Amino acid sequence: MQAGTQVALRTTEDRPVDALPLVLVVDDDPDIRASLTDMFNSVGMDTLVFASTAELLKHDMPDRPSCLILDLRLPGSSGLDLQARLAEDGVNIPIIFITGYADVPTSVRAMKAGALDFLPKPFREQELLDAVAEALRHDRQRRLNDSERNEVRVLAESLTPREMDVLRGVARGLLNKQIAYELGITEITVKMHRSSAGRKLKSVSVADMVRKVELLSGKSGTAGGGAG
Amino acid sequence: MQAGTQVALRTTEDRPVDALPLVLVVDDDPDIRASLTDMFNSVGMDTLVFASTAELLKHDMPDRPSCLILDLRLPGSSGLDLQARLAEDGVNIPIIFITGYADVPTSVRAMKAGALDFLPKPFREQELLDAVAEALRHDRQRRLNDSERNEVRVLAESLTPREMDVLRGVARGLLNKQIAYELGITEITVKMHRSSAGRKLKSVSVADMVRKVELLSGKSGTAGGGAG
DNA sequence: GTCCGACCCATACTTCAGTATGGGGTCGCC
DNA sequence: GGCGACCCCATACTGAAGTATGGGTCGGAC
Repeated sequence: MQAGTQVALRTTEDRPVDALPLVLVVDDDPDIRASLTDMFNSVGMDTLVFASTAELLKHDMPDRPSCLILDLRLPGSSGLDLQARLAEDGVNIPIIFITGYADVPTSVRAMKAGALDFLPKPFREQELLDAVAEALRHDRQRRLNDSERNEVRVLAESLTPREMDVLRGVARGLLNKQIAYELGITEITVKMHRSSAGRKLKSVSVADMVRKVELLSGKSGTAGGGAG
Repeated sequence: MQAGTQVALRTTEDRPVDALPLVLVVDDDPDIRASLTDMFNSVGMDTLVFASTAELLKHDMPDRPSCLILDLRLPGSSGLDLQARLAEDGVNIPIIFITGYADVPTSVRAMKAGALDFLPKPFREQELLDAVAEALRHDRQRRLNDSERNEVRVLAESLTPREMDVLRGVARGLLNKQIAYELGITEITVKMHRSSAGRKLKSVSVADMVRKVELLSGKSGTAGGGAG
């Protein structure tokens, strides 16, 4: 809780309390922007509207639970383009498409590219609200996972290369002796690196180290043979 | 490799070699069934066709890389019904919908329910072949993950309840001493269960145990705090 | 009743992990 | 040239893990 000096409702620049959800809207129709803003505000959600994809891209992605409502047809680059662009940039915000010109191949393409929902206009308010609720649920979960991984990543940045070498050995279930042999150093030195790495990662137990190393290295998680 | 006495090409009952992919087709149109069969056979894939969902459900799910091509409109229960039914039963075979009566909400619904693709008829052969190739790629990966988890599950079946208790403690990074306290037994007994469990799971290292226990218990994987 | 498996405990010993203390070297930077 | 980082090694010790050997209770299967 770092509640600062300002009330954080409907502000966009500083970093508000985490729980307040934000809905981003990109639509070229001013009426829709206005009505969606009203609708989401009326249910206690923060909103941020844009008339084009370029406008949204100028903005920083919000650091709180959020989702993106995206019109398919837009001046300049389309909604699908934006979806692709965001994916490239590693932005994982959940996307709900809305469009008046819907056809099956396009909707399928959007869904395959990871969209969470695809609503042809006109739709009932409740449909969109449901979709948004679902999207926010997703985003909250995603942010949880991300923050966990990021915490570890931050801790891991202070590791020296050698400490990382040793950690990988530990995660593979090797004995200090074996790690020492592989690295061409003595067991003592391995212990040194290992305990130092453990301190930096704030892990006391081997179980912890294993999990953290796995989070770092892409979490594939081969539970392969007995390492004996 | 339990290659039986029969050649396993286009047979359906016994369990053929793993690499040969199988395409299941459910469509009420005999012409389509025939042409799809020809098409897939011509590219070296095994095919199995059904005229209705009920027919397919009478069949055992194949134990090899496969995917399901599903007509949306079908006599009796629809393709979406079958999709839901399979999901309920825990059958994860990738599904590609094909249909002549496509509309956006239906396609979106199918995709949200996990379909891999959705092709309105008529489609080009190559489109379907591409989709199938992608689906088989998915299925191979899925089968790999599943088999890994299943191996562990099989090993874990021979564990006694107490051994499982101890293992959970180990995976949480607790000391034998702490596990003993939690279970109300002595450290010696914990060591006994632990080594016995390790033998049954064929894991020599703690790292291995952690991973295997995680595979067993739904793989959420909270790398939480230093465990005291 | 007997056997077996799951559970429990103990003593004794080996190996491994973890820490402390003290020493060495190279490199790059101010 | 000193300072700090990263790297390397040694001896000595504590505590945890792992193994072996021996023993015990209980309940269900044969």
